[in-house]
Amino acid sequence: MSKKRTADQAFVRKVNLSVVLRHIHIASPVSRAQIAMATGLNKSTVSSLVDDLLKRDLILESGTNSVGTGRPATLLKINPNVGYIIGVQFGVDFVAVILTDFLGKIQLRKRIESSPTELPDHVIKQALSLVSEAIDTCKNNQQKMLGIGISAPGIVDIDQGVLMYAPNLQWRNIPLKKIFSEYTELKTFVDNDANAAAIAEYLFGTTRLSKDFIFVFAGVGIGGGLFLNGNLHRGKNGYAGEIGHSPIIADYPPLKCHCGNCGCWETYANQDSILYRVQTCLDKQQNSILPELISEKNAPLSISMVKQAADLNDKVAIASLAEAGAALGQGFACIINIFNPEKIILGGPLASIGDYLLPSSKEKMTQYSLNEYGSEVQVLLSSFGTDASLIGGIAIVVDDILSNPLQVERRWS
Amino acid sequence: MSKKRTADQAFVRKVNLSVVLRHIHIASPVSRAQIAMATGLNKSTVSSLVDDLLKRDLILESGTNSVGTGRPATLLKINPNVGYIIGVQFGVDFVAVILTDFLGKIQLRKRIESSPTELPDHVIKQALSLVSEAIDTCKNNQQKMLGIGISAPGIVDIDQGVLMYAPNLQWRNIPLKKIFSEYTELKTFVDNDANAAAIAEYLFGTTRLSKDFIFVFAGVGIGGGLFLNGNLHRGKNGYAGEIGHSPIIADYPPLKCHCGNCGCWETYANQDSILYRVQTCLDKQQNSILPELISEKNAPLSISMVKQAADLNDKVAIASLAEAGAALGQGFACIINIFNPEKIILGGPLASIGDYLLPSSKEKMTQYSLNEYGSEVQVLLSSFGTDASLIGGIAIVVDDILSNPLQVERRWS
DNA sequence: TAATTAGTTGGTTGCCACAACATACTAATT
DNA sequence: AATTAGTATGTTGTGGCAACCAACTAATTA
Repeated sequence: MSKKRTADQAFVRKVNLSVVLRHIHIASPVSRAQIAMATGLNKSTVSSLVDDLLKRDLILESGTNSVGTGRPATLLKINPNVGYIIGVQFGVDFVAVILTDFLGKIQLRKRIESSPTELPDHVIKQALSLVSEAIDTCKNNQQKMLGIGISAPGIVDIDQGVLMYAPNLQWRNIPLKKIFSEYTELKTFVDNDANAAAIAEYLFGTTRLSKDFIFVFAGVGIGGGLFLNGNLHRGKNGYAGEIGHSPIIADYPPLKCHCGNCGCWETYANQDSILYRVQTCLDKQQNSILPELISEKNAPLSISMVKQAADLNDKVAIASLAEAGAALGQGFACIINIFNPEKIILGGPLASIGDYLLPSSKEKMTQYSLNEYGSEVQVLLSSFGTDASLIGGIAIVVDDILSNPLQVERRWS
Repeated sequence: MSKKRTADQAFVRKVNLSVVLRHIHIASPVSRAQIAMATGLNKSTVSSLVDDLLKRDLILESGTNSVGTGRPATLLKINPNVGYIIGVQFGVDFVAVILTDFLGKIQLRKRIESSPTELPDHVIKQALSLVSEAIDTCKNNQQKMLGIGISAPGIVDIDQGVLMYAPNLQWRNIPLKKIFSEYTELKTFVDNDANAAAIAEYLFGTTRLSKDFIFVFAGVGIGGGLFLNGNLHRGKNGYAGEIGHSPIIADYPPLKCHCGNCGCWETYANQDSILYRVQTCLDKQQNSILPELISEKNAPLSISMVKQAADLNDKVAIASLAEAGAALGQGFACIINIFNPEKIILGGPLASIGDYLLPSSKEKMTQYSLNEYGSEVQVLLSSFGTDASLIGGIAIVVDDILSNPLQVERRWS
């Protein structure tokens, strides 16, 4: 899908429609005059573009706003009911579906637990059944459908919409776009889960509209969404962002990573590393509330338990989290040296304990990053926690519409 | 310098002029019909754009080409004499200037040795005197001047054209653009040396027009030019590309890097690491031709000497180079995991011994990179050797003209 | 052999649709 | 009356399209 590099008038219109729509999306409610001021477009041009967007039901006029003297402004908003969007996430041990309006407000959410050994056909069938439910809800609400966005834990050919390879599921060459678009007759997008989450952050999240940030998804492993210069960098084959397997200097001999190499960042900063650190302390009979919690819940040690202990000021938990945070910070420093990003966003399960991780992370980050700007990089927690990739599915569809307002297709499903 | 995000007709014209000019630059000689075919632009549009470029002397009609039946095509070429360009490189211990035509053909080259402790004022004065010579040559050849491109070993604010900080020179806040543009009255560009070299590779070099590659500049340190999606990624403050200080897992305890941290890639793969490896072997009295070479030349051990020995099949030299190559390859693997690039280009002093480094590099690279595409990444040697950054200065100016054919200013200097 | 005709490809011209823009206007408020 | 919001009208300039002219080769014919 080589995009054309040349420009024509249709392109100009598309760009400007997109600029105006995006501006309304972030600055809503906003008047035509304000849009003209903010974008530099001529007032009459803005009027024309706004008319176009109104005609397509993408935006609404909603009341007026009179500040001081002069004619009051007609305010413009995104029309949340231009249509509904379905987000699908294939996780390692679940599949989840949400239905939202155009502003991302959730109308329905469903989830089916699964297992990594389940065959793709079966899981996909489950996903399709959830999608059917979502479409029914959409019909009941008398809404139109805009599209469907799917995130999956692996390498995705986004042009073809094929999940090429999902290492944790051992799935290969699953033509998700074909399957879902034929089943629903909706415009369908597929992307990698970390990338989807990064787009969600960009459109709806903490980093809203930051043009340069690295989304660090930390859970079982550490992956990244590289958001550079306003665009996601996917690399030649879609593999870009495997930041978790760069080594950090920690201890000796360096721990072996499941990837086969040694000293990988994720080995020292993923969720298992935290559990391992805690367990080591407990094995040494260090004083902690955790054994009590474990027996109380009758469940194995988990991140949420560690968090709970830390909230109760448990020293073992706090120290272990600080250690993991330090390891995390070493990796952040590498990222900073390589990308000089504006922000780093921590997402995934570890985001839930970010408050305990980040102080030591920032310290190490400053220590290991080369230049004076290293310490200025904002490290923020993802707004969506574990839902980031699911909302990412929605975000992909929204982003496409914001980029190409002319191509919106709405379907009574 | 926030660029406007909106589009208008002038923008369309600019984009299409640029597309056509770039196509002629890479496909020269080429006919209007071929351009229309390649770009997807209409024949008449191409004619109009070509007329425009002809009027501005950027291109030339040069003869016809008749292949088979039909009217023969009028061939179009870049006009090398649209004007001359000056490239200036501030090195750690020298300053160099070249004068080239628009196609990069060198008309004059000058160099003054210096020292890192020299004050900026003095070195800049030397550079300006070389620039004067270049301008005189330009005048003697009755050519016009197009601009001047400066590369410097540090952080550059490219909008303001200020060298913010050059660690190896201890220079700070040098307003190079202001100084050179006021002295010459020419359009002046300033950029980091590794970035300049990357642009040179993109326009003139091995990677010609590859849209995703990482330029690895290996010498005293290891720096990088990140060429992503057809653009150089500079990061928020212009610091992006410090890939040399990501750690690799080598030995224990990890070597201390001059940056203060330990285990940095460049500590194991820069030119000093090679000399150190060789010296260690020599200290152990291992059989080698190198002591002979050293006494023969009455000079300290150098990379060129090691190369000479390797050429003579010296085992110490070859083994040391292979070891450094392996370390280099570990870093390449990281780059591949993070960026999934199309190519990696090795430039700088180490490129001269690339033939000895790359076999072991590629082996390690394959071993440490995560995915099946890792081994497919092309690792190539820079076309320009130590000149890359100097030619980079030229490339910056050429690239600007190719991007904005309408803004070409030509000066009789 | 020379002239003629058909076919092919390169490039230009004139017209059109439509983009943003500038200007002058109306509308609604203080 | 002043100020601000938004609209209507006309201008400029863009690329696309289709018809056209230009320059050649190939085949045919006298």
